[in-house]
Amino acid sequence: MHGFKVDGYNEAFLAEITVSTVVAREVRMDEKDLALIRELTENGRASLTELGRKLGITDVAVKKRLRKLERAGVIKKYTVEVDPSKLGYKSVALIGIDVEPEKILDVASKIASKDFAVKVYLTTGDHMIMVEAWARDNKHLTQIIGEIGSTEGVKRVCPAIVLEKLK
Amino acid sequence: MHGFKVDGYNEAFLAEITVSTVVAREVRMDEKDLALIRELTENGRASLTELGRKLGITDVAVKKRLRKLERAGVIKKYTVEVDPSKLGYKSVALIGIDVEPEKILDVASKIASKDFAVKVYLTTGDHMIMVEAWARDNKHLTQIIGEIGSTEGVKRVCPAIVLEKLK
DNA sequence: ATTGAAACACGACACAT
DNA sequence: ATGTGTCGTGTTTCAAT
Repeated sequence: MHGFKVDGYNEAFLAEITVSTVVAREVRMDEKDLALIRELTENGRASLTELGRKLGITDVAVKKRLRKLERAGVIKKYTVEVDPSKLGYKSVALIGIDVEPEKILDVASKIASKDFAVKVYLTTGDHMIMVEAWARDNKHLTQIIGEIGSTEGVKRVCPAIVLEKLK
Repeated sequence: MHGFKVDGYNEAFLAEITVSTVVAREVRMDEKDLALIRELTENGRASLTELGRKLGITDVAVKKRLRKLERAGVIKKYTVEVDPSKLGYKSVALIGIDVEPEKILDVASKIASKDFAVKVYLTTGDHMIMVEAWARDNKHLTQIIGEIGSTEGVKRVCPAIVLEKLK
């Protein structure tokens, strides 16, 4: 026995969700593919030659594997991780949004089209939409919250300001 | 007047948060730096030459700018964005965690060290810790939730299963 | 801007499933 | 047959002068 509560779910519900999950075409992945992704996660600009050295295969073989992973959709894109505060976004927030159920997609896509929205998730749980928003400062964040709140179909806006990112 | 509620904050509180924010050393950034970051966000493996073409500067100039941005900490790392479901993680969740206030850092760093934790945020708001967790399936997710819940100092675990990622 | 070295692209071929 | 590998050759890109 432990002294914590779990909010909202039981195993039967979780099992049910599985059924509605779209089954993706399986991709054959071996150890080297996983190692490749691990390396690229740490240094997405590593050269094919360098990657090959680490895996014990040639640069050409690496290139072929990458193409395979890209075409299979395992690798969605190569990108760069930046520090929002150094870019002038001093106020980052995770914002939960409660909406009228029939308007979820409307609201979500409208919000996803905004500049402040860095990531948008549709979820089960308390809030149906979760947004990571980058604001210049808290005044700007307040304005963003107002903008979200005044969107047709939105019932409640629950902002959580990010104090620190550990991982 | 709008028919939505905002959870937990008012402007005075937001203003107060600003004070405790660590002031980062400012970095001088011009339009080209921002464009560079925009390009790299879309294709983190673009060659210096290609980046230079788009900005109307030479590859060497691009390299210098990148080095500056890396050393200033604006660019934290180059990485790759993958599709968790194609990697065998069929169940992704955003998990809010309520903890006893004095144990936030303990709990957060313990959770950040786990394999399932892809991202960990410390936040204000309902939950003091927010985790993005990748689980193989819902059974695995249930196990992860249990693992979090039985961590010393955790009072409540609020999982939200990600149904879709829009952005 | 030049230049030598490194990295990359592409074709041809080999081997395994 | 399709996927994965190496090798050779020519081209591009990189970094340091």
